[in-house]
Amino acid sequence: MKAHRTHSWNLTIDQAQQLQAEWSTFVKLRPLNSSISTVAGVDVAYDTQHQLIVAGVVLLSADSLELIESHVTYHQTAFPYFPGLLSFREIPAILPTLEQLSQAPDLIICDGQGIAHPRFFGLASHLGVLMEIPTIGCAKTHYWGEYEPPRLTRGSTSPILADNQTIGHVVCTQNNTKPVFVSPGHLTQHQDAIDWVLKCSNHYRQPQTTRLADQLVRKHLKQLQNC
DNA sequence: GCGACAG
DNA sequence: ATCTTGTCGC
Repeated sequence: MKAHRTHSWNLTIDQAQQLQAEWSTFVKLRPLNSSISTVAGVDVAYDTQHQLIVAGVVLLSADSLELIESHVTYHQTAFPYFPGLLSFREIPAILPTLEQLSQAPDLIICDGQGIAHPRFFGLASHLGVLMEIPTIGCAKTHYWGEYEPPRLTRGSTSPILADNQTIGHVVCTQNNTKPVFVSPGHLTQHQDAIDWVLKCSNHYRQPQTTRLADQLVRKHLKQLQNC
């Protein structure tokens, strides 16, 4: 599988923000297809010593959430961390792992925001538009918009608002556990995002997709630091 | 000037 | 993100 759209990654802060404003017009929020058989998770880990980013992707069966295949790639760290521009730092490393998958995922859950972003173009939206694959953003902490905390009961949600619009939801995935921040990325809608994050977070706070992707890249990061 | 700021 | 040990609690 290959990317559907492309653009330069050699951009200044201003150019990157400009691109987000332009590309956010490509984002389509709409009901997810009913036939979802695979869900993918992507994540990265940083090796500051060698200026490397370890990127990983895991493909899971949507019904059993069992691992089907996974891939890891290394990439030179090129873009600095800058609030609002996380995707320009991580996606160049993530794309090569996705291209190694033998089949395109029906849905990708990302570790970061979807449209809950100052220019409605968080990492999940950016990746979705590039691949033209449905994506959901599920971040561990708040980034953009205002919200009231949801009840600490699994399944409870509270809308995240910005500019008089709902841009995402705070979702409690486990009783008495800090909630996660969920927003559609591309080709999905709010309820899909909430439903799939809850479905995948069957045992822990975070979706099984991001947990497995996180374990994968951390394992390779350690292996890298022992050499 | 002060606080906030995904990973 | 990453640096880091034990420890309180379900």
